[in-house]
Amino acid sequence: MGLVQTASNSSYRYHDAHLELDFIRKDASLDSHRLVLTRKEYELLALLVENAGEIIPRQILLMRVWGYSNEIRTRTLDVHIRRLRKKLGQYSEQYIETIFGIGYRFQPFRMTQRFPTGMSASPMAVGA
Amino acid sequence: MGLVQTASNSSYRYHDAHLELDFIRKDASLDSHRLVLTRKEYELLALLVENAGEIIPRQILLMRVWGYSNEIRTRTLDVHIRRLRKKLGQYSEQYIETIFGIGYRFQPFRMTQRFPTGMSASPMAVGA
DNA sequence: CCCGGTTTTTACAAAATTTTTACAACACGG
DNA sequence: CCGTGTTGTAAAAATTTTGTAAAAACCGGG
Repeated sequence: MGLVQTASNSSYRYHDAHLELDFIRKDASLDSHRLVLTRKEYELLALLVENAGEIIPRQILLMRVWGYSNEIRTRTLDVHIRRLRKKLGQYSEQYIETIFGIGYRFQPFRMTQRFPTGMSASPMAVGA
Repeated sequence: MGLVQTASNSSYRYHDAHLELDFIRKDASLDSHRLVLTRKEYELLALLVENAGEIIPRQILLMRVWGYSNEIRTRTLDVHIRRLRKKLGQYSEQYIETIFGIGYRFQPFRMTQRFPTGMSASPMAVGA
């Protein structure tokens, strides 16, 4: 339940209606079409997916994927998020949420759109 | 199923539409034309073929074929891959994939080209 | 020894990936 | 609204990894 598990209780793969990850083979597919991800892209996605539903602070992401200790100012995380989103195509908005001022959160796919009009609510939700 | 089996469950030979290996006789042929491979070339190809479909990290290849422990920097693996590819001729691209930042993967021949245009995506896909 | 074939190293070129930069757009408290 | 800080984005720069040719080193038989 803690934030960013230390790799134990996790199953070796994730899947929902569209996305599938195999944490052993270290690959992913979207609508059963293989996603070509670079190493960093995969690691970032995997970390988010392993903690689906939980907000992961930038600090933690930078620490776990890049080994950066705090106090490093970089935009590389944002750039990687962007590239991931691009590869997630039409689902990117649903999958990767930005939590302003904190970090990012992966959200499993949900069939039920809250508002069918497409004009979804702002992708944030949070508090420090 | 594990990566780089310890030589047990494997059958004594491999073959697909074009390539054939006999792990006992230790020879190979391409379109029923004998491939003349040096020892290292054969061992490298055999290791890849025995684990067809699986990514084999450079480290493992260097360990198993050369007996190199980690932390050895050498380009000899690349050179051998190149020579193997040359000998695999027109099929080399299909057979031996480069997994950027990780290693190589042998892929059994497939009749069905995913994209007839040839302009395939970059040959990578991966993780740590 | 010397030779022919094999293997490894060297030295760059090319390709792929990652990071930085620079600025636009957005969020939010006051 | 305004100001400040955060995130989005494209494009350039830097870094890392792989491809390749050619030279050097190695090795076993004659």
